[in-house]
Amino acid sequence: MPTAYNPKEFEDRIYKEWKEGGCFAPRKEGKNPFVIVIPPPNVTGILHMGHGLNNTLQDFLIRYWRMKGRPALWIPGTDHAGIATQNVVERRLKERGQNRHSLGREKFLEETWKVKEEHHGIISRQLETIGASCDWSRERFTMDEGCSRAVREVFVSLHERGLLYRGEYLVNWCPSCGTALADDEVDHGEKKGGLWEIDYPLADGSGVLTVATTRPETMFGDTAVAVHPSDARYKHLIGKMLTLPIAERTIPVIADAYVDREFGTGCLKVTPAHDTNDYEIGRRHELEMINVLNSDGTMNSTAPEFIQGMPAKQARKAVVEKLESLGALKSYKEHIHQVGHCYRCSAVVEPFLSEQWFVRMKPLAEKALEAWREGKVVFYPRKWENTYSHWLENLRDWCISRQIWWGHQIPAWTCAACGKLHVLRENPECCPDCGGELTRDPDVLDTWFSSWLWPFSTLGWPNTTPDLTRFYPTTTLVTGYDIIFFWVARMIMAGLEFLGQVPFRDIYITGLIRDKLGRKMSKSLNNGIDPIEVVNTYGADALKFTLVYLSAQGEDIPLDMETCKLGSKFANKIWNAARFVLMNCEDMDNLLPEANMANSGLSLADRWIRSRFNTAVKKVETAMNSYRFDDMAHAVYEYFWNDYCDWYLEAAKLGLYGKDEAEKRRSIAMQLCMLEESLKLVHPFLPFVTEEIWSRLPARSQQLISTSYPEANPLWDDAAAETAFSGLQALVSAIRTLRSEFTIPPAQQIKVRVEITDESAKSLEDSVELTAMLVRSNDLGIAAHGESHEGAIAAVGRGFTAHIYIKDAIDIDAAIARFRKSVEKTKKTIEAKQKKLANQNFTSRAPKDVIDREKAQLAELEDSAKRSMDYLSALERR
RNA sequence: GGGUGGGUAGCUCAGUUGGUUAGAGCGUCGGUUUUACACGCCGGAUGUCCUGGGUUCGAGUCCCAGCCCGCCCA
Repeated sequence: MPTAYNPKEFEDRIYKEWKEGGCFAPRKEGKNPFVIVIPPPNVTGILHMGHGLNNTLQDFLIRYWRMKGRPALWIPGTDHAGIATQNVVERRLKERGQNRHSLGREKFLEETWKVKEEHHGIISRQLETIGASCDWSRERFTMDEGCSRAVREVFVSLHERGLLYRGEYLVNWCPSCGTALADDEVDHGEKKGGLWEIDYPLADGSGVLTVATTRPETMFGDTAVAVHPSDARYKHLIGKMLTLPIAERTIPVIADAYVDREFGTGCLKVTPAHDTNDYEIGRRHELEMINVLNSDGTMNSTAPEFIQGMPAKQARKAVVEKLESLGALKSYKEHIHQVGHCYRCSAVVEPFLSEQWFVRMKPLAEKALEAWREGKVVFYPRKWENTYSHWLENLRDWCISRQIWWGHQIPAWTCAACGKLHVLRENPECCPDCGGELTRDPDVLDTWFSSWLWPFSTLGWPNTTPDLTRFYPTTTLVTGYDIIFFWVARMIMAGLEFLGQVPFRDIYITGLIRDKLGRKMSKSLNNGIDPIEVVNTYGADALKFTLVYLSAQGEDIPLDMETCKLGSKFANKIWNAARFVLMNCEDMDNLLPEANMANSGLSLADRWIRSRFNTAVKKVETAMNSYRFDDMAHAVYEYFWNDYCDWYLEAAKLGLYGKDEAEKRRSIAMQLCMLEESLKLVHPFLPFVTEEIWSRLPARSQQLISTSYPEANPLWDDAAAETAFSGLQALVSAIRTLRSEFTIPPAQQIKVRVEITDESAKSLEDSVELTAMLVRSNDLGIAAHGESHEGAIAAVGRGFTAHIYIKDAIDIDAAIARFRKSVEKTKKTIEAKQKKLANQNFTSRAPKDVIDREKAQLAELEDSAKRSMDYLSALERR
């Protein structure tokens, strides 16, 4: 076995072996499958740390349950990411001096499919690099044939159920992408802008009304000015007419309680076609809606000639100048306000009046809320349920049409002859009613309209496939909180609506990966770390273990390259522990660890490590029930490093280097047995290194990935061994501390006499040899009663005093000082406990076990304090 | 404005129904190349558990108020 742990030497090879060996497919037999569908990454994207995290957690879950014997299925796949992908292709075309219109729809789509194919390989390979054990034979794409059929079926059937409609509404419009966006695809951010006050003269010449606006250029779409109904300043003007400057059109003064009297002048110009709030006011007052913008964000022909064709921002400047020259501009000041930005391209989003398709959300949302209230879906951590329910209680209809080409084209046709609209499952030749010529709606559907079907479209729906029957509903969803609205809630709606069942029960919401300064990782800050780079530097196991170890529920994870050393160090530790055990096995023939798992002939350390192993298994089991990933990782880390390596393997050296050949063989077999069990325990956390070691174990035919996960074995629980061994640990530590504090060279052998001062420490008598080895003593024994310890320094512990014969070698004054300090500390604790126990309120009200514990602790402390003080005074007398 | 999370060691964070002498990793300091591992081993030091009240025999943990930081939604 190579001396150094080098993940590069085996990770790729092992992944290939697993994949080609069919290890990732769910076993054919068995009930209660464990199923995850991957949150499909953007097919043109690359893997970032967020993917690294959620796929690591999914992989961990899948590997764990697979070993636990459940048929485990993890379905991979990618998302066509409509706007994002189209942007990528259009950027490429631009470099070649082309655009999508010059190419035409068909050619453009051909081009896009090519880009999709190219990129697809990248992200899949990256998932393999980080060791994702998903079933590639079931890989899906949101625009593949099956998913497309699901989309079509859902669209048509929503239409049939009256849950779909088309109409002209104010939507979020991204002028740069040239398409409508859903409400939740708009990011709001603060932006510096201006606040202009403009005089609108009363039509009867009796004065002016000053309005305040952040968008003067939209004034040509004004169809009213609103004031608060009880605003004394303006009450008398309600119902009067105003003349819109420049445009010279008249508009009414209306009263609406939406107006904030404190803001600006208290007069709000109402532009229903360009502001969501104004839109609502317009609807209440049946105002005309005048659109002054083109779809590319420039001023249209409704606007005065001098600004026609200008982008809004430029037009704003021109309008302000014009108003100023007319003397209508009263004031200007800087103003910070909230502006919507496109979540894909960051362009400023315009509220824009256009014809779009919408899904009626209320009925769907009610079902999704009810399912949650009935506990059919559970979020981990629970706090996200507020986000979920709050959104569902307040959501508006979902705008699903997008004015782009890459995506599922809307299956709706209009007849040129009879004008009828047809929404159809199969593409028609001509109008089913009159045989007239049909024109298909050119728009495509929102990408999320295919994503929300993902948990069942990937299983074959709308067909009733064996996979659908066996694996729906899925078990657990692992995703980030940023898409609870976009995706999670909508999947629940779709699952309930079309299959009558929630798509998954458990929803684990991961934290966000941040940099060490707590900032989100982003391209613009260039503070991201690449998961693939982590794999290249430290290995996939290091990445995986580090992420699981740091995944405290509901918390973000600060991460940098350095942090990932944590996992790498652990992998290295496992590697070397295994190397040690396997080196010991080298000269042994026919070592069959199972045969040595009987309960006879075990050493204290053997009994102890088995009990500790059980503890670790139980901790993992318990933590798994509530998705406490960090607890699980901590449990195996502590077990393997602190218990198995630091104590068990060290203790095992006693038998190993002894003269008794049978005992030596027995010890090695036991080490091997515990190594095997430990590898199984650790495998879901560090799959590669454990599999590699496993392959080097004697007489192993099966791969580790296909073995059974350890269960706590009741025969291995051993409270007596745990007590005895922790006594030994205390003794060893006490002696080591003293050695270290008085800088006795490690190589120097010391003489030790252990005085047993309490029955509870009697078991120390049985481990004299082991203790001697662990503290480097060539002369360690149990002190006879009443024996004097001239020339020794004492280490006082629970039930024992260890006398270490190093007095000649040390500074007595330093020893005295050290003892005083520790006695003082003990005394303080004793006082606190005495006070507590003297308090009648405490003794009469606290539960008995608490009082008993306090009493026992006090007795122990008093005992050790007394011994320390006796010893101290002896030391001072010299 | 509404909602929501957090403030514990130098740093990043655990701390599950109130009951230990408050923990881990990293860092730091001292020792150490002992036949698995210097990515190691052994040992040490370090805390106003944000502040102020309250409940309680007992508060890092529960309640109230405040300060600071963050996120989501409008």
